[in-house]
Amino acid sequence: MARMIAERADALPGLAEVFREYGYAGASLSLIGTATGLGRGSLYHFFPGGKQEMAAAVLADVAAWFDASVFTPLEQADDPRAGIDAMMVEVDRYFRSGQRACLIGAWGLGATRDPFAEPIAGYFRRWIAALQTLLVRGGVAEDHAATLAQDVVSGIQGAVVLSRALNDPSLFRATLGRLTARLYTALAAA
Amino acid sequence: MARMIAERADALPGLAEVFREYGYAGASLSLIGTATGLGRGSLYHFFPGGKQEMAAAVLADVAAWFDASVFTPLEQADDPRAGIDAMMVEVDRYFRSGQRACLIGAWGLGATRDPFAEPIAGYFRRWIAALQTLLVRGGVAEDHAATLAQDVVSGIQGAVVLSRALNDPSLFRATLGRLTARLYTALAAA
DNA sequence: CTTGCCGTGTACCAATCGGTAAAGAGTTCT
DNA sequence: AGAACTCTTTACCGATTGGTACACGGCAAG
Repeated sequence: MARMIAERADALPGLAEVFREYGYAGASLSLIGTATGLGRGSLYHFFPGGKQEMAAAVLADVAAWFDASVFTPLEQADDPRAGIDAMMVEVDRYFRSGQRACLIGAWGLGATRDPFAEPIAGYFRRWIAALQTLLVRGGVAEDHAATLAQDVVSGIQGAVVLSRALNDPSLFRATLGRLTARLYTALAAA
Repeated sequence: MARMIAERADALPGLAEVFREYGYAGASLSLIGTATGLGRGSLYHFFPGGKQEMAAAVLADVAAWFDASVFTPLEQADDPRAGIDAMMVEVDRYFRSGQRACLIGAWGLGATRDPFAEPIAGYFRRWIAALQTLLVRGGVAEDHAATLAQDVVSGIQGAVVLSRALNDPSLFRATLGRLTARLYTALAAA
């Protein structure tokens, strides 16, 4: 019998890919099996809670990645401008210049939101808060920083939607550039 | 036998609701039947092409509504500012202050895009073009109008995602207000 | 060597999936 | 009245769905 001694974490990337592409309802166990290279047996061994537990694990994994690779560096950046640049680089890479959908944003739009409302909202709240923290530390007024951070996170989500719909990666990058410029001018004015 | 003498158009609102909420894959024929009040027989009488034809019809219906209620008025507005205000009012109402997802935007994010790539892209291109036309007519330079129009459409989509994820209608309205202000200042500078 | 656990493959389950077929009811013509 | 057309109901189809049961193989500890 072929054994690969897989562990739960190995399944997460493939799992995320399928969920992102086909949505929660569209991600059948056959698709999941193909994408992860795991049979039903292994899948239910790692995720006894079934599809819902797989989805929750993916959501937590994505959130953890953003926390470690984007949010925390953002809060701890020495130079606000460098922090912003680093965030934009990571965002452009993660979303493949807008050709890769935001799993969390997409799930927030439909019925899939209901079972995961709190993790989804938490992800966005955390992102906005991290960006606001950095702006305030750069001298921007609290309330201005709040709306600006909101605009930037919202702007990134919109750019994903529009760039994917129009199949135009350059649109995504250009939007990121404009959002960066807005953050820079706010910092310069402070 | 109970007869309601329905016609194809009567099914579209319910159809759109189900597709918007559950996505293409998640919208089962039972859900569709419940939402439209139509049995399988009637459904396949009006849409011989099955689910795919239903989806195409919904897409066309939404696009037609936007064309008539948003895009065309935008292009034909006497006063650019009044045109912008009217658009924002319609957008806020249509998206229920961000609590209702954008069916077209959501479908563009996943695998559902493939069969409908052209209508989806066309919808966004049309929206951007209409807004750009109005700005140019208001004296804004062609290229500045293009990026601004893109930012506004993208910003609206982002606001839908974020506002729904955070379950906060006021965030949607505030974002619309800020986008309006940006359009106003561009017009004032022209 | 044996015992026991972990991971895996396979067969199987009821339920639901999207879609079809055909007969019947209601309406509108001639 | 009778024909023709539109719409609806119902029963049904094979395929696939998410999920379960269980036996088998590899590995590690005793």
